[in-house]
Amino acid sequence: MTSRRPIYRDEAGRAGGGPRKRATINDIARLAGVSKKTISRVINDSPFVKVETRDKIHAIMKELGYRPDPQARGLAFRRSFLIGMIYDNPNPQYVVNVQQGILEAVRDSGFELVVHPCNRAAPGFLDQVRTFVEQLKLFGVVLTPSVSEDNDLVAILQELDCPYVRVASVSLDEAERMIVTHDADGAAEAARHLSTLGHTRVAFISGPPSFRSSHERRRGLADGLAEQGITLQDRYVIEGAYTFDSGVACARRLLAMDEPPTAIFTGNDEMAAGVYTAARDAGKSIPGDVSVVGFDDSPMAARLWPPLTSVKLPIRDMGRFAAEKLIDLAKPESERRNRNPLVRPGLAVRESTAKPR
Amino acid sequence: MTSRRPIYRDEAGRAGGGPRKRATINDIARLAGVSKKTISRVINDSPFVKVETRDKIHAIMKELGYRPDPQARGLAFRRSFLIGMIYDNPNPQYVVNVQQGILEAVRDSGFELVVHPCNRAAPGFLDQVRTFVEQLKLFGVVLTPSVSEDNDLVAILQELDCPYVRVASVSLDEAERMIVTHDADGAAEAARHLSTLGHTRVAFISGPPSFRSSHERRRGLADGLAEQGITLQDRYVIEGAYTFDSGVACARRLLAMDEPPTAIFTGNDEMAAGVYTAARDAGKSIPGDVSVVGFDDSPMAARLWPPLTSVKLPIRDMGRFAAEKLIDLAKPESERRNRNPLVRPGLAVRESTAKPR
DNA sequence: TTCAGACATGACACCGGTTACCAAAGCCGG
DNA sequence: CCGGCTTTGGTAACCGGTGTCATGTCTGAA
Repeated sequence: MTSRRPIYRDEAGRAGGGPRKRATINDIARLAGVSKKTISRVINDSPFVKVETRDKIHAIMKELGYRPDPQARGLAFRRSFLIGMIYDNPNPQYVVNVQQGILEAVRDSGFELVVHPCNRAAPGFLDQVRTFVEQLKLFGVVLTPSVSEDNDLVAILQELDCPYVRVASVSLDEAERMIVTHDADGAAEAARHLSTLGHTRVAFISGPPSFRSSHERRRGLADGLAEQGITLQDRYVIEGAYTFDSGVACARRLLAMDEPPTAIFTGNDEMAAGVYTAARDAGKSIPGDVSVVGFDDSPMAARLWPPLTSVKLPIRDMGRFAAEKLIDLAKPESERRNRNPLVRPGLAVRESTAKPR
Repeated sequence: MTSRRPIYRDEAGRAGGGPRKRATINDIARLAGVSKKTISRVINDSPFVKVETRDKIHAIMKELGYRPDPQARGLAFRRSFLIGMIYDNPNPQYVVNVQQGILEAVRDSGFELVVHPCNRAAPGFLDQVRTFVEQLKLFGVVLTPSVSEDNDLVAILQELDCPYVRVASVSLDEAERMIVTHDADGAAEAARHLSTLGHTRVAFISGPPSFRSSHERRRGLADGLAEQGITLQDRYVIEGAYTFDSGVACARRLLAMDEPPTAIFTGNDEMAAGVYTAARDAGKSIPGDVSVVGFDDSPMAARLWPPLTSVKLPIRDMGRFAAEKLIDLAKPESERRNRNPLVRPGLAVRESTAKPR
């Protein structure tokens, strides 16, 4: 529980003992014949430094391979140069992709990424996150579903004065602080694809209701079908849990109906894989007897047989956008780029969908 | 390229501005009526503090919710409390699992995890890693394949005096600094499984030779077969690239042979999925015409049809062991636990393997 | 010519811990 | 009762940067 660690040495003798010494701000100051403060100004791009002075200092810094110590800087700033990623998403593909996106944005910016998985259901969850953010004096955090949907968590971040960007399926905050994935649009596209093929009896296996995305994906599907005059019938909507097993169970129920759906749209690919298994067990062929559409376009989608049609979210881009926004939030209001990048879901059409027969 | 960032404020006005002030070591010292130094001793578990003093200080610290600032501590220690994970593994499942393992070990220890993916083939790769480690003054790093096999990188870590633990398929360093995954043992188990079923014409689709694991897995397969008097024939060994497409291509060649193998062992599950596709295209059934064994036991393995028999590595445990070793390395030699945990691969037997016909 | 104001730079304290070094207190045997 | 060793606590300097505020210089306008 505590952060103490027995690395004790005291009057014993040095442990660790750094490697060869690196240049410090004092060395640079001495060599340049100016004060530390001026070096500090150069480091921070202050406009109040004569061009010649700045150039000279830059030259010296370059020659010595000087880089300011983030720890010392952070101590004085009361802020570290670390960006946190807080997540509780069980999908590793998702997690890694967001991480990659963040790291892309962060590259060569002097920031680094600290990852913090957590369990929203665990007791003390909020305290843990608070400690994490507070101890590290994080520069900012990126939140992904479903923690990004937790308003208590957001309240803590605000209280701690820690900038954050939320990645979520729908806007939950000022646009400044959101990367919206527009899950509903993706689901609507799936709906259009299915209705174009001629499906009218379309089913939906949702994720757990605690995920906002479950509702968004359902809404998108319903809206997309409604555009074509088709109604998403309640009897065809079943609640899954974003797991393979729940996909199997839900699909079994759907396929056993008197008037089974001709197409099943699932909240994610895992559950779609479950549908495959249930269909096989029931002796139904895909897409002959039933078309299937997943969500995520995970690598697995293309490995299944038949390859799975799936809604694709540009997750990596979202991670990048989120980190870019975060870095932007640190700038004075006037200098912000404040662009709101367009995140559009797409549909990877493969062989799990066909005309109903 | 530089780590400067234009967060300039200087004579302008505070940016950021920390939230409500937290207690510092000075506050604790004042309240306890002792000097900073004594508090510092308590923080670092120095034996030279009277028990009552220590207890009293602990009580005060607890009441105020005091936690020493890692940044300040790190500045004085010339070491941060951050552990780095350096990797270039393309398999997200693997990456996330190792991360989870590390985080498990690190929980409540006061350390945090900074992730650093990289590209071993990129120019300046070594310099980037050096900068990363040096700037963050990392407490230590965990290396996973294939960067863990890079001796130049290890040399840099030694030069920087940065503790490291290597996760690899075979021992490459002092045991102190290795978590060995024994890939060969896993492959041997697959070999035993296949030979027990009666296969004698067994093929191997390897990963790229730049991965040590490619060789280990092949060696294990050959050894395991040899135990049963079976020879792994060179004509049945093909070099893939750990990708789905390479799996398809290699399997095509194998299946088109005059005397095709009755079983195919692949270096990972991705390539096994490729074998499924090639088999389907060639009109061959699994496991009827050809048995398939993968490596990794990724979630996909159980979703394929038929479910894939695959070698399973306890990746998460390995991550945990690695981090535990790392933290152990920081202790004075005498106090090290120095256990060498047993990492044993297993075989998840599913329906992609059967007797040859 | 003088002076306000913009620009450029420096002195110094401080961020929150650590170490080096010293001093005082407690305990022992002689 | 004293000297010397072991504990325990204090002081000052330092880690490598920052903020605050003062100061010096240069301009252009009055």
